[in-house]
Amino acid sequence: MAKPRQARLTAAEVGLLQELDDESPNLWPADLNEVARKLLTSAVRCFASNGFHGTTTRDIPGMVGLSPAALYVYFPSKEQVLFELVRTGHEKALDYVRAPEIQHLGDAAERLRVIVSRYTEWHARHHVIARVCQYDLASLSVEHYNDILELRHQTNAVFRGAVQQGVDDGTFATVDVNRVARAMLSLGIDLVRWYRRDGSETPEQLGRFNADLALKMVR
Amino acid sequence: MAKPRQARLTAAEVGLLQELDDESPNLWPADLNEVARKLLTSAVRCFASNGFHGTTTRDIPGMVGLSPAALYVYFPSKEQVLFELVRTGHEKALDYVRAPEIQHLGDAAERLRVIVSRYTEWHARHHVIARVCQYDLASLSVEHYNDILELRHQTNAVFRGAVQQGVDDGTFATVDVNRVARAMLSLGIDLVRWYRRDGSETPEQLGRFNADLALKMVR
DNA sequence: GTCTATACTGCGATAGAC
DNA sequence: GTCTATCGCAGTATAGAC
Repeated sequence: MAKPRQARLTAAEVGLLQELDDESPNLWPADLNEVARKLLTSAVRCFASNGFHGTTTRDIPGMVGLSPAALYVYFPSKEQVLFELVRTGHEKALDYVRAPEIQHLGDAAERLRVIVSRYTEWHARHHVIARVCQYDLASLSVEHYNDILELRHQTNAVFRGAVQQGVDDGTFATVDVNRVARAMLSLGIDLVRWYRRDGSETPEQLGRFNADLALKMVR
Repeated sequence: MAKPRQARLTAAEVGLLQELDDESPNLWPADLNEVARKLLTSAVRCFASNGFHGTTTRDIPGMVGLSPAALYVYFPSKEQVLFELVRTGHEKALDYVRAPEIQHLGDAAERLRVIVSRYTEWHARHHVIARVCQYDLASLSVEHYNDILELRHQTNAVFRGAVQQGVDDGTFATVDVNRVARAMLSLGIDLVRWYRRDGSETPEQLGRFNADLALKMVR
């Protein structure tokens, strides 16, 4: 006999329910109804704690005091909820590392520093939704998964471009651009596995630390 | 209407079914029955492709031509199958980074290099089981999860010890030992997210690359 | 737009024949 | 030790009242 609903609050993820930052509700598209945005925020908590398959369509509306049927007023399926979440997360992170003020930075080292620190900060500050973005991709439909892949390619291109610029203008050593960019992305992404808000590190501190490491990688 | 059983072969993970290396069947404890070991190998594929909650107790025996009931001859529950997998993966990886021949390396840089490259190689070579070890921890029972945490702490200690040694004897700069060790672990762990055997990189090449990065981090 | 009730399906696990 | 059959329940999604 298995434990009943053991996954509802696992040892690994119990803390994540308290982890959602206050900004997260403001991430969602402005054209969405307020209740729809509350449901998305609830879904982030559920998916981050128990995964897509470990979350039921009762859990998501239940956490905001609504009945199971309420979910289907705003979303056609559980998968569509996941897609909305994952798409928003990827778009916001991408926007944050290719903001206009970064494009104009001529100094390669400074540009790389800003990109790496911003990417790291975003993943720390929004680590609950970022966790869903990294861990639950496999539950998307084929079409939705391909949409997300495209956003990820664009993010990768930002990193590769920043490294390439420094190699080209002689600021950096002649490193393996793809592999080095991949390592920098790994430092940001893997943070969603272990980061907690009650730890001793702020997103800004982590951003500076990872940016320092990134610059050491290209020297 | 949702797609029926969409998760059985997702866009993201479809390739993982072909990815299991030939060595993996030899990872399992020798005291296990041959059929039990086949079931574990099947479970690795299933969990890596669809996650623990996305895998049914019919999938696991089904992939080796057995009936649903056969699973319960060898394991008391699906969760116990996961635990057996995850425990074995963590133990083997830990053994590989604290092999006796590494303990005797007096040169801090050489010792760090071997630890980082071995950790990276292990995760590349066994990236399918390593993926389950990293992504499905939250589906373990509380007791089993704590057992795994202990193994992870020991692995972390190996990395921290190697960095600390070099800081103490002056080989390395006076870096933040915990954070730097964590970054090195991230480079190995995040590899399970993207590594595929048909890529252009061998586990050994990746091991050397990550070891080079690790040494740059402590200069 | 929200609810209660429920249709329908799939799941984890077990019984009992061979 | 393997099978077929099935129990009991949980899961996604919908119907229809209010």
